[in-house]
Amino acid sequence: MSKNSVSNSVIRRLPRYYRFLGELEKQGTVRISSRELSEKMALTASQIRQDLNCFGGFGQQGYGYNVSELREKIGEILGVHSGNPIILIGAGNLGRTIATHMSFAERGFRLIGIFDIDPKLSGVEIGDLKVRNSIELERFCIENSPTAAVLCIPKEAAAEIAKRLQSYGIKAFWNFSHFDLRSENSDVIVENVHLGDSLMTLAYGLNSMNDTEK
Amino acid sequence: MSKNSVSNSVIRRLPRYYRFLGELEKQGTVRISSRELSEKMALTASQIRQDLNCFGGFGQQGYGYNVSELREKIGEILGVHSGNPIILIGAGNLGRTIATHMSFAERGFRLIGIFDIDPKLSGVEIGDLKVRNSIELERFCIENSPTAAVLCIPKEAAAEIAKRLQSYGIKAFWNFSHFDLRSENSDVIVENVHLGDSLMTLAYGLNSMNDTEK
DNA sequence: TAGATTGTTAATCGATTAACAATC
DNA sequence: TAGATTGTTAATCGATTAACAATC
Repeated sequence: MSKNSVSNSVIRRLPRYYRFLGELEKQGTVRISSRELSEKMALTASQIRQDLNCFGGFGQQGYGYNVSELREKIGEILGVHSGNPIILIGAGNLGRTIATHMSFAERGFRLIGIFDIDPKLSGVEIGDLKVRNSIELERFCIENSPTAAVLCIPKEAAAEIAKRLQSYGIKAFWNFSHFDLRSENSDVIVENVHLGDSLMTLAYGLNSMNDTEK
Repeated sequence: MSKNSVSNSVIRRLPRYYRFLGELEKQGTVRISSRELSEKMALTASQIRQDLNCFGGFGQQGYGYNVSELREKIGEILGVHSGNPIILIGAGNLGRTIATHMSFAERGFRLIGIFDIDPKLSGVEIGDLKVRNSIELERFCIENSPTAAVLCIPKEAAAEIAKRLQSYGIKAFWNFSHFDLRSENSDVIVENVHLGDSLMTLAYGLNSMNDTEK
């Protein structure tokens, strides 16, 4: 039944729409036209209408879109209320920050476990969870059936743990390790976050700006 | 003189090439053809050749590319050795993690200052830097001329601090705040990192996978 | 030289933008 | 009804892929 056909470019814009609509709603804006929204978001009205029409007609001719209704619909599409159980591997600096900083519950997930291979970290509290030792992973997965995992581990460990987690039923990876995780099977999805790449892109921009100046 | 014409899609792939070439070099691979590299990176050989040729002919017909030479060249293009002075605003959880975790020096930057509005954080050591109070920002910028800033602050503060920093000469922003910073003038560049958006994209993928299954 | 693989041009594909008829 | 703005089709633009002549 599903809209398998919606392009990735469109999907990746949905969270941004969701954010802007949230802001508008908070400010008390009731309705908005694609043109007005396009100005706020620095894109074209055409694109907004095209994007939204991938999922159905959310607007009304002559009126525009109802802000909170549209936000709700996009939230529905993204599945922000679906509460998929997710676990986090690697309770280092980055792992702890992600665990406490990311509002999983507002974004379609429920963080139910944090794991680390270092026994010294076992029992340490992060938010309302206690770090468990990675040895417990298999049993925990059998008992709690998480479907997603955040990887905050060194790149050397990524490939192996991803494979292991797949055998425990994990279907989605949010990968912060410095390694390009690839979804071999189509029943596993990967979102690689490469902060370093983002930073280097910024360096390029800054340097080429300087070059042009001269 | 500069290659202003190189498309953003190409630029965003450069750090990934750089990473893969680094791995290859580490493994002792001396030469690689676009076809071999394309298999490792899961893209087409055509694309690799097209991408690289935006910057000049780095290969040799009948041979391929010299791994470490190519890596060096791409590093040059990205400016990984350019050491642009950068400051970080917001020494909370996320700020501390970014400061310690990002290897700025390998990616074209030199982290020279960390700031927070909370006076209680002043003097706290992060890596080899001490947190300063945001009051000192202007003087610090005059004395040290940073050209870039990392924003690890709440979204409410982002617009204002970005404006202020621009008046102190900051040209590039790496923005982690939950706010879409926009570069009004073309002499300022922005790299918005929206981890929340990335996570929601993953939720969409996971949910639509479940939908299709049934 | 023969084989391999680049650099580069041409063809295809997909995504964005423009236009406009439908309709609230 | 008249004005506004969507939903949707068609046109344009850009990015990716294919093909092949140049050349190491």
